[in-house]
Amino acid sequence: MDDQATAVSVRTADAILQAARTQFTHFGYDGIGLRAIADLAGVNVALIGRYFGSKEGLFLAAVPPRLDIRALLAGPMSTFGTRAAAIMDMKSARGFDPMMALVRVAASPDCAPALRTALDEQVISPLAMRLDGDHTQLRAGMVMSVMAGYEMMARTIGIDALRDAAGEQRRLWLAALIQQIVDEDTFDKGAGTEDIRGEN
Amino acid sequence: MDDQATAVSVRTADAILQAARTQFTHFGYDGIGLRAIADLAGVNVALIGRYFGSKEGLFLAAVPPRLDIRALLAGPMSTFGTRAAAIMDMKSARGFDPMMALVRVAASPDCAPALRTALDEQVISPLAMRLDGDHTQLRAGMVMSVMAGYEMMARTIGIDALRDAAGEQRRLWLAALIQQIVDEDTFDKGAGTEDIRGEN
DNA sequence: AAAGAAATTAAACAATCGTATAAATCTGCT
DNA sequence: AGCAGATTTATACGATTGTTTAATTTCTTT
Repeated sequence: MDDQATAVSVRTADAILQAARTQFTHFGYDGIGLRAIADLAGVNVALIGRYFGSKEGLFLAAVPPRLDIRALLAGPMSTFGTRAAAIMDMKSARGFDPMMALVRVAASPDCAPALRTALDEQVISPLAMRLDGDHTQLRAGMVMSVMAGYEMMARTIGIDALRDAAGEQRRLWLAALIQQIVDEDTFDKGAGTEDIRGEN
Repeated sequence: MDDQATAVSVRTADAILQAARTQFTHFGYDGIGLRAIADLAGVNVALIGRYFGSKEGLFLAAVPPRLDIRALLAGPMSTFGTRAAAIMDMKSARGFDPMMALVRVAASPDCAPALRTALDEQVISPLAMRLDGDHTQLRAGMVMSVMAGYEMMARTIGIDALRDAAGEQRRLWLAALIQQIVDEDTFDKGAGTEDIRGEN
C-alpha cells in the first residue's frame, strides 16, 4: 500500500516535503536545520531520516522535481517574455517558490549537481526545443540566467532599484529583455571581441 | 601605529581578509567555518575574533568593500557590454572573485543587507550615472541581474549550455544582451501587460 | 640581558548540527 | 479485548559551529 519499502504514511511524508520546500526557499540549504523543518511539518526529527535517509535525500526529493517550466511554455513563444515577467514580478510571500528556492540553494555544493541536472532536463532543454534559430540551448540558458539573476537581485538581496520601481516598468523591461533572447535573429551580429579584463 | 584600538598586525589582518575572500567565494558564508579560514591564513582561529569581532564582522570587512564596478566603467559605454562579457567569461580558478562571491553568499540573511547597500552605492548607482535615457537605476539594476544570473548559472550551478558552448558565442550573446540594456531607447515600447501566472 | 608590552596560541565553552537507536504510541485484525 | 505490526517519539551520540578566556610566545625597549 506504500510506494516505499521501509517508508509509510504518505500524509506525513508530504507534510515533511512541503515544510522542506518552504524552509529551503526562505533560508537556503545550509541555513535551515532538520529540526526546524520537522517542527514546521509537525513531526519528529527522526522521521526525516526514516523517510528520506538524509538531509540531502530530503532536498533531492523536495526541490529538484519541482523545477520545471511547463506553465511558462503553455502559450505562444511570441509572448513568452510577458508571461515570464509576470511570474517573476509577483510575491508569493509564504510557501514554496521554485525560483527563490533555486537562488537560495544554489550556493551549496551538495545541491548544485541535482539542480544542474533538473534545470537541464526540465527547464533549459524544453525551452530550447521551443526556440527557433541558432544556439537554442545557449539562449535557453541565458533566459534562465536573466530570470534567476532578477530573482536574486530583486528579492533575495533586495536591490532598491528593482524592488521599488513601478511594477509596470519592471515588468515591461524584464519582459522585453527576455523576449529579445527568445526572438530569433535578434542578435545576428554581436559586438566586437576585444579582450578587456578587470583586476582582482 | 595601528589603525585599530585593540587590533594590531596589518600583515596578519590582511592574510585573514584574503583567506576569507577566497573561502567565502568558493564555499559561501554558511558553507565555510572560521577554522578553515584561519588555517588558510596560517593563523589561529582566535585571531579572527580579536581582529574582526565575529564571523559577520569578518565578512563585512572582507567582501562588500570589494564590490565595485570601477574597472568596467573605465571606457565608453558604447562598448560596456563587451567589457562586461569579457570579465564574466574568464575563470579565475583560485583566489577571490567578486561576482562569484556575491552569488555564493547572497543566500545568507546575515550577508544580504550589506550586499544590498554595497551594490547600491558602489555598483548600481555609479553605473546608473553613466546611463542615458530613462529608468537609469532600474536598467543599472537589470545589468547587474544579467551578470549575476549568468555567473550563477554558468559557474555556480554549471549549466552545460552556458559552460560548454563555444566561448566566442557565449561572449557575443552576453555582450549583446547587456548592451541592449545600456543603450537608450532600446526598449521604448515593451510587450503587453497580460497577467498570467504559474502555480506553486 | 632583563622587563614589559604586543601578538599569538591552546583550550574549552555552550549550542547546534545530522544521524542513529531504542522505547512508546497508535492502528487494524482476529 | 488483546496481540502484532506499523508509525512516531524521546533521547543520545559524536562532530562541528562561533566565540571566549587564560596562558604563551614574540618583539621591542630600556
